[in-house]
Amino acid sequence: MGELFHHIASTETYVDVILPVAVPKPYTYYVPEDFINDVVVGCRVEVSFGRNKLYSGLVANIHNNTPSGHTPKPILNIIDKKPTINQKQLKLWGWMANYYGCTLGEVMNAALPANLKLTSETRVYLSPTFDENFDGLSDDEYLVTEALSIQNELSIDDIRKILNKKTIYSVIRSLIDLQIIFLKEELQEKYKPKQVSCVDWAEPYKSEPQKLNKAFDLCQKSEKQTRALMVAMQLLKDNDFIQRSDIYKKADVDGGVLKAMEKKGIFRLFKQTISRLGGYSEDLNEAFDLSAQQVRALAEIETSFETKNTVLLHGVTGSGKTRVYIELMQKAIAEGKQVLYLLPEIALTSQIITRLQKIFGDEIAVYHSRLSNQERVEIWRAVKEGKSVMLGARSCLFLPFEKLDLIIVDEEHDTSYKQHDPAPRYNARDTAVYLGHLHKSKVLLGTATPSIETYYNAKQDKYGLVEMPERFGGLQLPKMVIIDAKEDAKVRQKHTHFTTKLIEALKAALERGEQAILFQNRRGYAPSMRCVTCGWAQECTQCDVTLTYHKFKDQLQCHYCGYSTQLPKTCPACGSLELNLHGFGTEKIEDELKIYFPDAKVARMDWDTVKSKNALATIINDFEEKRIDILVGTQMVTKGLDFENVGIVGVLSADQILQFPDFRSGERGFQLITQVAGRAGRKHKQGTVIVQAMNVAHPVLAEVLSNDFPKFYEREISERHAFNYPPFMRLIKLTLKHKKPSTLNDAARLFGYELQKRLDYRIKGPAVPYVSRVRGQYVLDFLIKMEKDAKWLSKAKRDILEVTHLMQSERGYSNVRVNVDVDPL
DNA sequence: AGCACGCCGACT
DNA sequence: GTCGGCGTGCTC
Repeated sequence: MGELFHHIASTETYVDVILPVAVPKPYTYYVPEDFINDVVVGCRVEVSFGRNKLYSGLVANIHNNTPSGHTPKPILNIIDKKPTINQKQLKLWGWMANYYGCTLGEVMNAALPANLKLTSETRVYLSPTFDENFDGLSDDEYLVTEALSIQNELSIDDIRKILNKKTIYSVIRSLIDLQIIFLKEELQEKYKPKQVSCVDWAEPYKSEPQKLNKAFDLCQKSEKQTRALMVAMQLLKDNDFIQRSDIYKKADVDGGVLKAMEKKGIFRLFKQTISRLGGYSEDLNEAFDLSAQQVRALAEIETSFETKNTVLLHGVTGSGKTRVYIELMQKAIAEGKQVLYLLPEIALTSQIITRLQKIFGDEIAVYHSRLSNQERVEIWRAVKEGKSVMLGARSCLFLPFEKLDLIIVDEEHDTSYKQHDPAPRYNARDTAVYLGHLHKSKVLLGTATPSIETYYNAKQDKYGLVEMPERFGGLQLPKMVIIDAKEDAKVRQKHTHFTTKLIEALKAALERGEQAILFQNRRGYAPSMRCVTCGWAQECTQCDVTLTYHKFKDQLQCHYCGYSTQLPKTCPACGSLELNLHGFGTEKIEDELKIYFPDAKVARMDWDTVKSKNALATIINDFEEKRIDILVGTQMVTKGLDFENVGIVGVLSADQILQFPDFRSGERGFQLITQVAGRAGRKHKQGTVIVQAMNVAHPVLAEVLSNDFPKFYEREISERHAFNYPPFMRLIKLTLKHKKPSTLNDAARLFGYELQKRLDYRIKGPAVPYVSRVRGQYVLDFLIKMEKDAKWLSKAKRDILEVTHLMQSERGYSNVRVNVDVDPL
């Protein structure tokens, strides 16, 4: 083991350690003799940083270059025997930090599950499963365990005092592995596999069903048992086992009946572990043959993969792209390889998981933001051990894949693949392409509405392109109608957000027993409440926006920071009693619907109704089982929902999307309207889509109407070309923040001046953004528009760093924060 | 991100 | 006089 290092043991060995703090680069520590044989790149080490803080850092590099200018501290301990992070992950981190202009520490914070990041703040608890068995523990382990059985909670510092030692992380690690203790983060939600009670035939009925009439004889005297038997026969025909609750429901019997039948040797009752996210379900129609289109697409994708690493699968909504993914996934798994399937976060709660779990069963694991810390670590380990399929949102990119063969990025165009807020501000779709390159695996980007960037890459032959222009099963795309809301407003007497046509269509659909989805891209009741007399509107105390009225809570709320306040009775500016609501959000639509359709069951799906844990799943389920007639929602209703009985989809205001002052508003509008339209009329019937707009002449509307993506693309790409936007140029958005507007302005002027000296006309700004103050901080934006080659990118980032330091070293400006966002959306 | 140091105004 | 506010700089 150690022989390898003997020849360099005479010189000092150093490690560069990534720390989970916002420092610009890894820090160098020396490796004491004792650890030299055990330290490996990717393992976590315990180090002291600053006055008296201890952190678990990650070894990025091992070398013997003595740092100049300071004496390195020693690493205090090695936490892992085996590296936590493999070489490819480290490479990915490096690429992300470099490309997206952030620190390795920031990437590490995003990448590692909380439970793999120990800091001295962590509190330690005794596991409830610990059975007071102290056998086989080391002295240190014994002391900690004993202390915990008296106190129940210890800080890392307490433990340090108890053991009278400085380095204790290895003791903690081993106690966690022994499942004697757990850390504070694990307290919030302890992972327990979910179990359901199940029923199956006992022998001999299991293998010899013809003997079942004997079972009927045994139950002859009991009506309930006979009923249970009949239901079981029906259900067990198609399933290996069934849930007890299904029998309770369908046969109207209780547990006692089944117990009695178990005694008679008819049933076998047992517990089955199932995934929390569904998994167990009755029918399975993946057995259907592939359509001709799917067969062709599959063949084209595979051919394309021979020469291209990345392929775009452009298939209309309902064309059956998922089925194509599944075929590819199965092939990869059959070869013993791993597959990563990325989805936008919100689509993860929906039906796709259930569908994939039905097919892949235990081979699939799901990783998303609502998992507990312990579950995350569980999945992390599973991936390391070669779990075949990982399904999840963008953070899945960070899992420790060993033999990744295929990456699927579903809904490739979705903007939630881009992380905005804390660095790293990465785009998971683009990062996936790089991850694919690292693993020499294939990347499939799938969508009904490709992003301009991706389609351009395909057109340029950088990516392969496979088209699926028809819906599965010969179903027609929904019929789309655009209604001139301005014209309609002239003829109708009442003020409402519904045109006569939309109301009529909804009415007809409800009468036919169909369901409807209404899309309004704004939540709350009304975006602002304004005084009729003087025009005053309540603004947020922290942000530069007017507050949105939420009727349900009878409050005004800020959508940027969450600040809320009661609405005033009179105008504070002029005392007028007349306060009017302006604009409309999902809440108001829901309210108005209740007036038009008092008997219809209306539900709302937006951030406000979905934030609690199971709310989204409940709404989806209720809609699926027709307990909801009309579903009103924001963007959320456009993502990955498959319902079979939707007769009408309504877009209440196309203008709000298309009129947005951003060069991507056309693209966004095309995607949003096409996607929401795709929710209409699946299964057997053609659905109808009604789009209301004031400006019916907008070209995107015509292109959506005729489902003419190529036309839309050609028009859009020539505009992008004319105005020097992506994909022809690369954008970097810089955001400067400070709590004093004057300081911010002065600092920004200096910043802009210095940056322009270096990058010339490529700098636009400083500009006051749409929301110029957020959470008490004033904001100014710069936009860098530059040539696409890597040379310029690295020069720009060097310049940004330099100018940032220059500005921050100026007196008074050191608190001005600079956020870098490469490829902003 | 913490944490200490140091420079200012507001107090027992 | 000192207490404590916060702006500034450093951490291998």
